Amino acid sequence: MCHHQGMTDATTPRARAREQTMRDLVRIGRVHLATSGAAGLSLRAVARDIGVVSSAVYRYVESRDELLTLLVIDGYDELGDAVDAALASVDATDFAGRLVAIGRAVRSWALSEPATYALLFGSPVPGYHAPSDRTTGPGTRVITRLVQVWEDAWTAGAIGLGDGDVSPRRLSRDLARMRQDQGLTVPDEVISRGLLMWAALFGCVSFEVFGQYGLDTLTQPHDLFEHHLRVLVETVGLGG
Amino acid sequence: MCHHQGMTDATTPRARAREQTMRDLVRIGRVHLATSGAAGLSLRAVARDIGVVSSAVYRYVESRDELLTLLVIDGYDELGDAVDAALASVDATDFAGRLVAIGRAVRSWALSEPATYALLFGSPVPGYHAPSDRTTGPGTRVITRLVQVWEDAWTAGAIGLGDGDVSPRRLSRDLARMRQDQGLTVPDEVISRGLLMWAALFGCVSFEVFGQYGLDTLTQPHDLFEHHLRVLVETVGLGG
DNA sequence: CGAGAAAGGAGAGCGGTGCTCTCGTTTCGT
DNA sequence: ACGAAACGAGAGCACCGCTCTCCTTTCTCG
Repeated sequence: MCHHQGMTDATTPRARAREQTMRDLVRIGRVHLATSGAAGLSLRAVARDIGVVSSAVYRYVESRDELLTLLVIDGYDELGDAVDAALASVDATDFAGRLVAIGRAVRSWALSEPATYALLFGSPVPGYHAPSDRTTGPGTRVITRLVQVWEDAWTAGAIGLGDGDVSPRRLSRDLARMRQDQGLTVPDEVISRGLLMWAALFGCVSFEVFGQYGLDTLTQPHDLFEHHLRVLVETVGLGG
Repeated sequence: MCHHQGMTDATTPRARAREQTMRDLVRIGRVHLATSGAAGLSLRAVARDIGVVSSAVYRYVESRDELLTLLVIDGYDELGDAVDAALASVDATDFAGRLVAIGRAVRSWALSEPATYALLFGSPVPGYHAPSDRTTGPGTRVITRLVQVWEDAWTAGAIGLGDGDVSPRRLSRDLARMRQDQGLTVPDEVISRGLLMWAALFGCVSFEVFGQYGLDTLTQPHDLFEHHLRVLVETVGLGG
């Protein structure tokens, strides 16, 4: 349920109680998030559920926004864990298979936790700004995995795309900086198409989770997603 | 600003005042939507801005949710108008150009109206269900235009994709039903890849509007979007 | 034209929210 | 053992959506 909470061993009973309360906060917070959404997440209601008066939770959490931050971090970590778990059972040289595994993991986690997915990838909560020093780490786990597959596939010579630059030069400069920051060797076209696959993957998942497809028109969204995954894997130059 | 309000000619002063108040509601509502987001949209604050006490707005709008519905319809129509305006200046036989025009129109409208875009394509507002009889019409204008391009391009023989069915058969059945409902002749692969392009387009736009790309990593998001558009046009079999 | 009906606005009020402050009580560190 | 820190409870503030009542304005129709 809760992930990477940074369990410090409980020296004193009070410290142990505090950690338990923090865990309860995130746990009940997720329940309310699923019920009422990020906007309707009520600190008072969460307090009631953990059997404490509303003002008491401010001993643990600075504000409602910080509770949101805890839920964001917890969600990113759970998604990252799901992706890593799916990757564990795929042959490292099966690059297309690794991409497909990532895509399936993202989709199935999103469908099982739509409220948390909406918190992470839906409309930004108005007035709330996630503290990047705490969220970018867990928030970049998925794209990190995707990038690693492209890099591995490229160095293995498995990507059927040219190694030329991309136009215009402005874009090529942006991509070059990303390549340098991440220590990559993949060419422009792979980075660019990789970013497209990334955005498209979450576009497909968002459409499904947020109900943008007409609900009646699609009886088997899973099949459509699998087809889309195959096409997306092709677009990064990995024949599915 | 406001679109397709169903202007009935004002017979009586009272009726005219009512229409003016309705327009003000949507207008001020959009301002507050941009400021506070869909969740923070306060009926009381809107009432204050139009110079009326909070209970008075219930003479015009059944609930806060109905005000949201008005904003949803207004937003869909504005987006649809933007797309149609962009299409007006494109040669009808330039199928790739029509797709690119639609994509650019969606992106630039979304960037200019991020709050309304978030209302339409972001996380669903918890507890709010758009009345489909009023929103599906304006809500399907973009996909309708996209579908029309694919159909036109297919009948003109401009799409370089096979006309075979898609696997598995469950998916093929879903696609066949869509083809029949919409009166289309395009084959499975075109419908499927078309839906992918649709979802991917909004995935790219959402990533940009919602700030999922690292803000510092991309200095020229426009260039990346143009590249993505070219690739997406290719994936539906229309050489860019 | 004038009376009854309909519509609109103002205000009080209900229960809910996030958040702050104060006041005892409990627990910890020394 | 004692001062300090942590904690829970409660009252209170300003805001929210929404309802109800009361009164004025406007329309409709005989």
